[in-house]
Amino acid sequence: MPKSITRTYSRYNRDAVALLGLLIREARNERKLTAQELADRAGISRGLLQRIEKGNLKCEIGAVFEVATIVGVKLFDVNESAMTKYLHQTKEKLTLLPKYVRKKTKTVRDDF
Amino acid sequence: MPKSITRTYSRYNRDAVALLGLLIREARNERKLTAQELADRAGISRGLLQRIEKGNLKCEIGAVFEVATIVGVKLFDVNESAMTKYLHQTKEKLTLLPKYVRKKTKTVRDDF
DNA sequence: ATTGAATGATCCATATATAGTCCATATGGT
DNA sequence: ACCATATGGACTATATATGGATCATTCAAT
Repeated sequence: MPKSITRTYSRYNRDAVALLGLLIREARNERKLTAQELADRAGISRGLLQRIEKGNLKCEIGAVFEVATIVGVKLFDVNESAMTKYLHQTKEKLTLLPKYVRKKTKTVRDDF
Repeated sequence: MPKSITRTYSRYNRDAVALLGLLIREARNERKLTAQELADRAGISRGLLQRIEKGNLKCEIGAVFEVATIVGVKLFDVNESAMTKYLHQTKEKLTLLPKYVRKKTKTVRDDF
């Protein structure tokens, strides 16, 4: 990040991540886990868990997903095997499609 | 991150993020956007978009969600207003619940 | 009411994610 | 086949997210 960047996020995504954080918080309480306990299980610090539960948009997606999974918050509504299967399907599908996006609007031949 | 950390991620989450990346890639191709164009629209670098499309788990969640939204990949199956509404509902619900998780198993009185 | 634990908030040091650049390769259109 | 360009990987510098510690506050159980 050479040049100091201030990102803008859409309201939808701010809400989405905030909601995800709240759902995690709710699920953690339901399961009677302290912040420290959940953080330990997820292999992250309590501070990071705090930021996740607050809906901080700059947390790494892997950490957020791990925490969510541990407390049972479903991200996509698919189980593990279905997820893997869907992943492979999508991967295969992509190999069949064009790999590059071509923008060069074909040069109009007006050289006559 | 003082102490060098090597995180472990569940297979489910690795697959989930990988899938998300592929879906983004697919949607980008469908919309005939080059990586640079999409990166510009999302306010991120092309390199970061590459990592996102590859399913890198250490990308910030805000950037991933922004890109997904731009190309039309739905994270949750709710529209904007429903999302905001749901967010508020969950927020309210949380205020009614206990705020701390108590672990101290009540000390058994055996002092007789 | 008391009290101990859980949480919120701040600060610092450092590991690292990111932006930006360059170059090599692959690819689709001609 | 040719060619213009999109993509994939490096690499570097720097902004910053994170871990860890500390302190204040708030709550729940007694």
